[in-house]
Amino acid sequence: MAHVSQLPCNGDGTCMICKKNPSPDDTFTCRTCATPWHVTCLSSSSCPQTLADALLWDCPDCSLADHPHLPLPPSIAGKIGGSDKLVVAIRAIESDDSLNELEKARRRQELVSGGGARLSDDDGENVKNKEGINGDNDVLAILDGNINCSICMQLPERPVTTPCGHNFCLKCFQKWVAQGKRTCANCRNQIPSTVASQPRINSALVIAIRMAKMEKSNITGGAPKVYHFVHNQNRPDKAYTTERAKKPGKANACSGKIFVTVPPDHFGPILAENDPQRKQGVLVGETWQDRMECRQWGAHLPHVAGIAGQSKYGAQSVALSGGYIDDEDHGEWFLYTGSGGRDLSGNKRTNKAQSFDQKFEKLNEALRLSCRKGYPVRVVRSHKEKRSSYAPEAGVRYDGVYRIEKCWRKNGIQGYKVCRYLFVRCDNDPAPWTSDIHGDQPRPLPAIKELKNAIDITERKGSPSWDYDEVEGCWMWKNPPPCSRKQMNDGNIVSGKKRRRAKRTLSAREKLLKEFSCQICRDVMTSPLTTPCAHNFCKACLEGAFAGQSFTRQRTCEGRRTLRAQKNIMKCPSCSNDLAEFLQNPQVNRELMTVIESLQHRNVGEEQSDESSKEVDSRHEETDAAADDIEMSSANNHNNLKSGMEVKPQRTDKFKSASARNGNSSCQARPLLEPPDVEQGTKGGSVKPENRGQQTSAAERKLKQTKKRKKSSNATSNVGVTTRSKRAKLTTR
DNA sequence: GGGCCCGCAGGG
DNA sequence: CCCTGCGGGCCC
Repeated sequence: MAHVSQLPCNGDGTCMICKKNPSPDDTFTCRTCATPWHVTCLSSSSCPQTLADALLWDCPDCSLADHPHLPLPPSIAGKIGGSDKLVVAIRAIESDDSLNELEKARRRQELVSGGGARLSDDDGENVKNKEGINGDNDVLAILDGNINCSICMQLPERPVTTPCGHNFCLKCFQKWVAQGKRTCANCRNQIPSTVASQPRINSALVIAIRMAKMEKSNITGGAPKVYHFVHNQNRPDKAYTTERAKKPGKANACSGKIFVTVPPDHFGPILAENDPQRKQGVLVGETWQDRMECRQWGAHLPHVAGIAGQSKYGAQSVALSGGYIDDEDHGEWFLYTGSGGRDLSGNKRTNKAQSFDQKFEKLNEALRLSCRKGYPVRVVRSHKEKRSSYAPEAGVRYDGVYRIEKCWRKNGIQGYKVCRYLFVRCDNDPAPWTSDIHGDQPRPLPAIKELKNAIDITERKGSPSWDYDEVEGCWMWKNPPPCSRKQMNDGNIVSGKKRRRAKRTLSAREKLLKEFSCQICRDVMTSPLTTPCAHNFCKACLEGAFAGQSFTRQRTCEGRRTLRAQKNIMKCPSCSNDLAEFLQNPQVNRELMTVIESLQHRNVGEEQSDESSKEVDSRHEETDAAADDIEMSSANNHNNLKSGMEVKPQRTDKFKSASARNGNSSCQARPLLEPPDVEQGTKGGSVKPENRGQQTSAAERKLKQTKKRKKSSNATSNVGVTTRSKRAKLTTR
């Protein structure tokens, strides 16, 4: 496949081999791609021998088996080797007009994923089967000759494919277009303006190149994590709540079941252990039909908002959906715009026009906190982002974790101040657009011009929580991730109003785990040690962590705990306090041990009363009363564990404190046995006890709302601007 | 394709 | 309880 010696004339008519400008008489024009080829530079085998041949001549690029973008007839496809089949199959998918982009993505995924992957509907052979690959005819060799960038002639990096079927590196293509050229460098066909201005990465080609590289470097171990499509299994049992929603499908649908077991405020990648269905976690490149589906897999939970986060806790994920024109996407890094600054009156959810300044508050502050802490932020890109080459063709795609290296405010395009964030990728898996088979390495920050005129610049001080470990060769938590402030229920995320219910249904074992788990092994502590910095561990775990006095336990990128070399420093795995002195003679926290043992001996099957299963966070003080408290707790006493341990058992860091505050404020003072359906509207004593068991119907709530609206509209009658909330209420009339 | 409208989740 | 939100389908 020595195609390097077979080159056509370029867009200027210059032969790319001899660099001369041949006259038309000295060229053959391909009947398929219309590219002119210099006769004297064509190999003799490629030259048409007769005049008739010349009229029906196909250039080397378009010769049947070689052309990267023409689907081969099945008869021919079936005759070539295994790796060829991959290329052929991908071509066939790409050129199948009957498939939409999402369907193509699914087919490509099936193609490249192991275990039951199918070549096509009528060919069951798994193309990953290496036995089918002819050694001296491997994929890379084939790809090398076929899909090179038409400009630099190398394997394309971030490949872009023109409608005429020629490939370019994204950068080469952009340079070409920037020179004002609007014809294909290979065949001179017109490049549509949409492609010229908004080229998209050809993800099928990315897969092919990456697989070829893996084949070549003999990397084994199953299918590469290149592109995953979520099968639509386990659709929510009860997805829709309104008649209007049932008709069209998704508008106004309530979101469906969450399939992963991470809490909603989980930071970082979603791991296999939190994916009970597929046991693989959320893979980079995974694509969903829309935000609702993306939500179901936990990558980005809000189904409208672009930022998931809490101002005092941090931001977990963002969506790039083209909602803000200031956004600037460079793939491995991008500039993100904060939320707000828009008038949402009139019952709007979004508004393209900005009408006031953004500030670092709410979700914008959450992002800033993630910046300061160096938390990993999951990033999803949506096809709705039209200006980015890195956006998926269809649906919503998970692109891995990024860190926010800096944030600032600047004057936005629309004339008002916007919050800005520099995101830089730091994932252990390669990005969906790169043919690289490895994840990110730490990279220097890009120079950002707009920083010159920026205000309120925040840069991270101190070490980031998520960072690259040279020893492990991967990104990992260097500081423990913040403890979740939210609850899970049966593996599903429990949100907002359902939270209180979940608290009541925690099993005794779960409570034990929640309150008395070792921060190393995550199981209920045995022989608990409480460090001077008030963190709790199993004695064995902590001592094991410093075996040889030169290691500390850290999380690996997969979330498992492992040992990390630490030059004779013995730091608390939770807060990095020096534990050298403490570890010389560590004493088991006997009080804590008594409590744990007592709780373990309780009948775990016994149905907990609401009060006894109330969050135990509120306990604070002494140890002596612990045993009594357990009894009291069993007797449904409200003050269970209230005067608990001398040292708060584990998770006593600020996140837990926040959690305690949260829990207390939202839950502690609520009446017992309040039916879950009677939510906010029945605050205090407004609902008589005998009515508590009944559901507040939607109609009733609306009536209430209407009454309230009447009140407020009386107070603010004839106000010109109808606010969204007012409008919303008006519509309930 | 753009405007309109809405349920819903979640922050505070 | 109120406000916010880079959705998504329908109608025109």
